Amino acid sequence: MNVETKISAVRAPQQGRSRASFERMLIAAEELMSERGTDDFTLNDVGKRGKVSIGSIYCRFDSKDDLVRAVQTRVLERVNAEQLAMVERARTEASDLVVLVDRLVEGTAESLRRFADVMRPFMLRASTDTVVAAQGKARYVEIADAVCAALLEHTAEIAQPDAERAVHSAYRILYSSIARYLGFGSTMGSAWDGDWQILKEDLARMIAAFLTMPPRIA
Amino acid sequence: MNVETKISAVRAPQQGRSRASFERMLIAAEELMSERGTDDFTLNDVGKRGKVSIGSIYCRFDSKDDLVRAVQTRVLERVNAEQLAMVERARTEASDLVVLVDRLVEGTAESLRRFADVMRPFMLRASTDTVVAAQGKARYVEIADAVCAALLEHTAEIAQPDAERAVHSAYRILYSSIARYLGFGSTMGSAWDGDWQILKEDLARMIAAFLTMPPRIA
Amino acid sequence: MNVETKISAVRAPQQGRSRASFERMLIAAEELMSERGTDDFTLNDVGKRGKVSIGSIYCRFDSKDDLVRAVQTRVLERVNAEQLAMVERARTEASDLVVLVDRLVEGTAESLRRFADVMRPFMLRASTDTVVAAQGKARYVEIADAVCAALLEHTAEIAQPDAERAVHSAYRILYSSIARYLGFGSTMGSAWDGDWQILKEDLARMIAAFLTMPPRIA
Amino acid sequence: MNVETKISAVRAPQQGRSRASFERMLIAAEELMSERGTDDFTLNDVGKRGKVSIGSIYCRFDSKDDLVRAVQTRVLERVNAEQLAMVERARTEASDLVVLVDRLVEGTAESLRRFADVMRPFMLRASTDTVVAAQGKARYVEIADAVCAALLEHTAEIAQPDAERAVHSAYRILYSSIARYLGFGSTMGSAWDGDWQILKEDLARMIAAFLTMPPRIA
DNA sequence: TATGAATGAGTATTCATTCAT
DNA sequence: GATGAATGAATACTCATTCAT
Repeated sequence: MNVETKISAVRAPQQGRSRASFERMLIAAEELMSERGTDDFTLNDVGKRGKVSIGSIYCRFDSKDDLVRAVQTRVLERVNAEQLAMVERARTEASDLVVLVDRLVEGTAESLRRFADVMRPFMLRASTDTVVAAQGKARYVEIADAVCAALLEHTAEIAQPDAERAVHSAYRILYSSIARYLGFGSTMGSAWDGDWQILKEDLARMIAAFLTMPPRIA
Repeated sequence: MNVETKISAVRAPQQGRSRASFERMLIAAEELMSERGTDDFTLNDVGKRGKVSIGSIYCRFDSKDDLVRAVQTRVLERVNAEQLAMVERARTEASDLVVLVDRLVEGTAESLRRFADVMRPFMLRASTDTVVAAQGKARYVEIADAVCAALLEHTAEIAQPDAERAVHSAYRILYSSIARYLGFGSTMGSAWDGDWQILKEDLARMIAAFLTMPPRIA
Repeated sequence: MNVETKISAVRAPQQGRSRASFERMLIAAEELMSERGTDDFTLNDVGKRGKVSIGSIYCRFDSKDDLVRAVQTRVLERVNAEQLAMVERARTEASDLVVLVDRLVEGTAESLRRFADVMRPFMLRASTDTVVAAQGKARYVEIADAVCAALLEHTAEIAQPDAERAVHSAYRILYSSIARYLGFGSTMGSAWDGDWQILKEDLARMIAAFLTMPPRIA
Repeated sequence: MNVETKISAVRAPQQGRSRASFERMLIAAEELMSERGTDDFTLNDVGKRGKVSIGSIYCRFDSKDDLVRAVQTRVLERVNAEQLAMVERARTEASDLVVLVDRLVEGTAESLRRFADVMRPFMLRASTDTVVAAQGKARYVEIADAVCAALLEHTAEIAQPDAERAVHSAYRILYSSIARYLGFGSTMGSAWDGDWQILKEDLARMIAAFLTMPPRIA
């Protein structure tokens, strides 16, 4: 696995026929990666499934790594659109901090769950591919910022002295726990111990407790 | 990557010379995996670094997979020994729940951090190798149980209605957050956002808050 | 040596350049097998001799076994074409049974002798590779049937009560004796005892005697 | 497969314990070769099955080839003893040439059949191992001579002008046909076309006809 | 631009043989 | 002698990438 830092050089065509085969490449690659991870598929597989020639793929992408990163871009686009919409809905509809926390935990959890299969390969790859890691992080930050902004609209209800830091920690912990459950980092196979429902409930409780309970006087 | 369920059949010699070369294999393999992951090294690399012939390796292990799993076993042995000792120290020395939480968070975080490089490859591999995943989970459960038992010695201080569930959720979230920071599941490369110190502090606060604050009346 | 039953999946190209390199592979493989048998050559050898890359070979054949079987198919094609032509000539030109037997023995013997080097490897391999064995047998039966049909045109001259059975036995014995002399089954190396000319003569005499002499009354 | 001409250098021990383990090596090797042929077994297999160390094997034999040839010697010893006894019985008990032919065909066929599994590996190997081929041939000649001598006791009944040549041709053809049926040269897998009983009958008839029918006047 | 045949470096694994104990 | 651990050359097969058509 090459860990090139070189930014991907995708050449997306605008015209109909080319556009269509370009699309098929990306879809085929995405499917294959969801099924087998970023390593266990070949460009021949992509060609076969997408009804595209190897040559065509190399017309559009400089390398297999490039293709992987392009697929990641598309996937994260979808994920972020959905998550930002979810945050927006929660923000406008939640009356108080605790309810907002509930909705954000639920929304984040279910959204990530829906995308788990397509995101997992990139999450795993991130540990060896810095380009994938960087893009993942940039997109993570977008959502983190949106979530934190929503929570900070209720700063008055936050008991922690540094509200900004507190909400960022909260989101980080929320994301980590969900991601691990879904097997992104996998650790113990995707079917972790414990129960999805319990995880969501306790995450919500924990975050709510953390934000609303004043820290002990040292 | 083979996802065999067959348990590894390691043939460990007891005598001096053999034992020594056996040791060198495992050390070389462990180093290589820490540096490059479980896939990007060859048995020839192991042979070269460990001053052993490939044939010797195949005398001891049925396959490369077998070697990987054997190294995992050794690593987890060390990790668990240290973590269980840490838990025991925290348990006996901490006077109240909050202090105990502090020490467990700190201890867990620092211990995992120390072992991050050797554990990471197995964590990543777990998503495709069920044998590695199973062994990882079994070892995780051991520590989780020890930590939870320590916390449950302070059941009186726990405000959550179901103390057992609460401590398990707490440890799970603690582990997930630390692991993600250390890049086990990585997501965004090991150099995550945020700060190690802050993560530890806020995890401790959050868990303490969760355990000690009574849940809201619905 | 794999004894797969899967039928070989050869992908023969039709166009000029591809066709030529495909041809070179098969020729190189055939030569190597004639010289060293079906086991003692590597695909790298084939590549080197045929000026083809190993990759190219794997483009055309699924495995080394596949290549071996493909070469067998080609060889048997040539052998059968020649033998069937020979039988046809003998059939039309021979006036009576004894003359026909003479010509068939001579024709079969000389034809097999000409092809001995290319056929030998497959004959030997047949004992462990059922696919090779099956193809060999199918091609053997074709010629056996042609020879027997030719002989049965002289049923009136055959003294054996069951003429069909008799001619089949005759051909079987003829084939076995020639094949063994040529070292197909080898036994004692190709340079057997006895003399080629004598073998042919006595085979002809024996078959003629068998077919024309009435069985003793029990 | 090395085709060394060097004569095998077996060092057979005379003492009890050594003798026993020597015996076990040979038995294990013979069994393995009957089951898998002369190539598809390892010296480790021999060691394991015969409860002997690899080193011990190399104490007695210079190489794997050497072991194979030693086993061949033992096997042919048994085969020849049985066949010679069979020929002797047939010789003394048969009253006339035709009856003798019948008994020799039957006896040869059944004897070879009984030994088919142990002989087959050597027959196949003979085509690439000249030492095995030479030994095989020498032992073949012994029996051929005995059979021919028995037949020549009935020279008066033999109509062929050159009785010596005729009986040798007869035996050669007999042996070839039986051997091929039993899959020594295998050709088409051991289960050839046709039927064992028919083969034996027609071989007997053919040889009898050949020996007793005067050749046509040219 | 598109194709897909061709390339060939790279890798896990086997096994006859050696040799220190 | 006996043992069996160690050796390492050898080999089938994969797949990202190139390039002639």
